[in-house]
Amino acid sequence: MSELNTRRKREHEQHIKHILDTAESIFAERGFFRTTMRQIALKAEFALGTIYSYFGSKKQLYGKVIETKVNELVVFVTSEMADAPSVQGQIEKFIHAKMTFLHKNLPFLRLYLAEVDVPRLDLSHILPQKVREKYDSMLSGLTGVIWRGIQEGLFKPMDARVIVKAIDGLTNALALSWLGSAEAHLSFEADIRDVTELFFHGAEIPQKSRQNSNTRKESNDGP
Amino acid sequence: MSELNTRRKREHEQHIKHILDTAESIFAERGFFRTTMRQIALKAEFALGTIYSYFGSKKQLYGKVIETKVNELVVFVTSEMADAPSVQGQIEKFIHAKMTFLHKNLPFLRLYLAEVDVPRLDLSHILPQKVREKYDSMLSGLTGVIWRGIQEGLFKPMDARVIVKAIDGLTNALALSWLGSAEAHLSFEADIRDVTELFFHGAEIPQKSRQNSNTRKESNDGP
Amino acid sequence: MSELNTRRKREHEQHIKHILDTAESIFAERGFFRTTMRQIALKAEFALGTIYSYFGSKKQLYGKVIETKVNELVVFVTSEMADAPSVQGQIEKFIHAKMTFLHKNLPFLRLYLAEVDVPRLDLSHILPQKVREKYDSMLSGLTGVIWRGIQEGLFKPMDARVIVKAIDGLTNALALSWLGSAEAHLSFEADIRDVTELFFHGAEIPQKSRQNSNTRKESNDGP
Amino acid sequence: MSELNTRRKREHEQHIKHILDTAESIFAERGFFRTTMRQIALKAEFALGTIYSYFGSKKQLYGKVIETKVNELVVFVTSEMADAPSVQGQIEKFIHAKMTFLHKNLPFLRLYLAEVDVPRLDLSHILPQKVREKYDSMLSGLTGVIWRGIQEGLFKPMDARVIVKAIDGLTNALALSWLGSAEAHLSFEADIRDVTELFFHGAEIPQKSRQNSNTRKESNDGP
DNA sequence: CATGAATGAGCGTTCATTCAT
DNA sequence: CATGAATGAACGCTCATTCAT
Repeated sequence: MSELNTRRKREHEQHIKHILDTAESIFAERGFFRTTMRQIALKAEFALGTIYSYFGSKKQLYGKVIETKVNELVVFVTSEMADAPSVQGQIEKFIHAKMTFLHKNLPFLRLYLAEVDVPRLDLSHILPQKVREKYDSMLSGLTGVIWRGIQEGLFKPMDARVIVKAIDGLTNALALSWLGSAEAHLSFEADIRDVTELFFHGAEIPQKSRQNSNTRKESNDGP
Repeated sequence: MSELNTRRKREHEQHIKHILDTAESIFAERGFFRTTMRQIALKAEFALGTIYSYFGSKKQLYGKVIETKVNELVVFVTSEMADAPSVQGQIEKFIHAKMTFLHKNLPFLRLYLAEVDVPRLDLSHILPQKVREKYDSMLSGLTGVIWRGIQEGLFKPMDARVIVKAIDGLTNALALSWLGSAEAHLSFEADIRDVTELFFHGAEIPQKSRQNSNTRKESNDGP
Repeated sequence: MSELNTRRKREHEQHIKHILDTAESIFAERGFFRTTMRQIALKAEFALGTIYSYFGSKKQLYGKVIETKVNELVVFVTSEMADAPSVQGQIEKFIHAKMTFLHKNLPFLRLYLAEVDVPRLDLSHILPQKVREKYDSMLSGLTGVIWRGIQEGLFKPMDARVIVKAIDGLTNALALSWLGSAEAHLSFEADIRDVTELFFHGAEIPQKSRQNSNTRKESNDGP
Repeated sequence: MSELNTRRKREHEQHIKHILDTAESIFAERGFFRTTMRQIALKAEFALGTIYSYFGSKKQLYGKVIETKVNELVVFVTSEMADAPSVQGQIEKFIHAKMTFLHKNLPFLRLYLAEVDVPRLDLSHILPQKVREKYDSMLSGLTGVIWRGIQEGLFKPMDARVIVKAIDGLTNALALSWLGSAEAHLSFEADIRDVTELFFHGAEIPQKSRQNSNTRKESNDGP
């Protein structure tokens, strides 16, 4: 009896996982609207009704796909950051963990960019509230770190929110490039280094006899 | 006769412009799939068939909406860059022009982020090839500028493509934040300055007796 | 122009009438649930979408079918009653008009019995509120007539509501029998006479030297 | 062993009874089509498959629900009628027994009205042939009584079938009113009396110096 | 027998597109 | 050209029924 129930339960969970993975790949490939439940059922090798018995509706299935992966992402990034001692170290970890996770989950990356990176578009696919909260709590943690860095005189006294957006924007932009070509994403270790360097020190090579003069209108190069 | 034809032509163009604007606002608000041709026809106060006689299909209309605005964007950004003499100046101009344009076209911003920023997702809406080309040619111009900057020893010897993505990512991320709240986008001048500063010099305050040591694991504070 | 619109309008109304008639016959034959919109579209020789463009949904179409006919019924019965001078005459007219209408609308009779006669069952098919009101207003008129009859000493001092139900019940029961066999409903004129006779004077032949002794336990006042 | 089998059998019958009662209440509340087998299984606290192993299909379960109750009704009404000596007494008993049974089985009343009162509609739910036969045999018995009454000069020489329909129609119409409001069915004893009175003697108060002139066009036989 | 996960035919509904006027 | 009624393919979803355990 107990054994039976155990097996049943295990199978149940395997089926859920299997359907989620299948759905993820199709949603990623075709988007929410062009994906049909029949396509998912077919590829998952379940009957249409079975998908519904597991997830209730297309929207809920979609939500569950995102939720599951976002949870993994948040857990992974948060735990990685926890190890680092210094403010800089934590940010490095954030960048590294987030980009690594996205790189290891390329199908998810598409959904991530459509749903998490550009969330307020809400063009249609309403993320469950708790998914947003989960993700935002991760970003809040990062904001706290940045803010501490500013207090300690490590970072420029900008709005911490802006800085967080900058980190997010940089990492997303590079991750996006991995989707483009077959080989692009092979350079991902280098990309992570570049993003880190750019975030901390910018693109410009510091000139001994110059200030950051050219970021201001009145900046003129000397004779 | 000629006068008549001229008037006809002018009316024709006005109609096209009017439908494009209407379509843009609805597409921006509801996304491609949740927008129906009937909604557009209704709001534009044209018959359904008329929309088709002008644009052929929903996809083509959508493409035309994007194409029109992307052309404006590219023209605007390119012409602004043309004025600047130095490499840094051109990049400043790029950032300023792109963000200004997006800020002045908030409804378009949604479509831009969904279609241009995350283009390879192609979740559904296949941008006309030439739109991509147009936009990419603009980025190529920027890449050229960056490359020159590297040659001149102004920029760090990174892959120019990566740097371009960084600029794009930073600007898009900040523009995105304008969609969030009603007042957020009032800070857009400050946001442009911050993005520029971050891109050129990073978030970290340079320490006199230190190099950019702390971005690397082996970095230890000097004596 | 005006001619075109006139023709269009006429066609539009003809189509509506045609679809309503078709739907009525199928709903009557198969019931609400076993009727599919495809069946209606097929028999009406319209595309599925056309039915929807006219009636919005299956429920609304069903409601419209009932509403249309109930309106006809109410108008017919009410106008017939108006002509009669006496209380008895009005009731005769009611019975005659209602049964005649149902007899002339045999397909509708099925829907009538399922939806109007047994309305509170509401097993599923919610009649539009106004249909009920219309029908109830007709019955209210009848109740008023009955009440007047009681005041004038013509009718026994029963609850007028009960008497109305009795009239309704008698007429419906006989009408129902018309659906059974092919010839049954040929006797409808005789049925109407019988119902009228039964309602006014009952089934029993008055016995000169007896009262209705056996219908009341306490009735024993012999000579 | 025998004891075991006895217990088994008893349990089996209890289960059947329990499922039938549960199904009756849900069918009555929601109708045949809007009731799902899962709802019944859930409320009966049996597995879905168990319901099927007992009843084969939804239609058969539905049929069994009706059949069971109709049998009870027929047995009850028939046995009550048997006691009465006179023709009038038997009819009084029929009316009283039928209405009492329906009043004591309000949930069933809904199904009765939908399936037995309006049976030929067959809108969907095909009653098992034998249920109809059972019910019709009861009505045949009543028809026989009426016929005898006519022979004996007690009843007007109408078609006995019509008179039976009248009794049925009157009783059903009043029973129906009990479903309407919460208190309506408290008057059921009075309703039974009224129905009986109406059936035997009609609604009109006999006028000494008048005949039922207005119910027959030709009736003019003065004194 | 009891179970309930799995099945898939079939439904109501939408909406891009066409074409007669 | 402009119109909008008509079209029908395709979708999301339900639920009676089956069958391996």
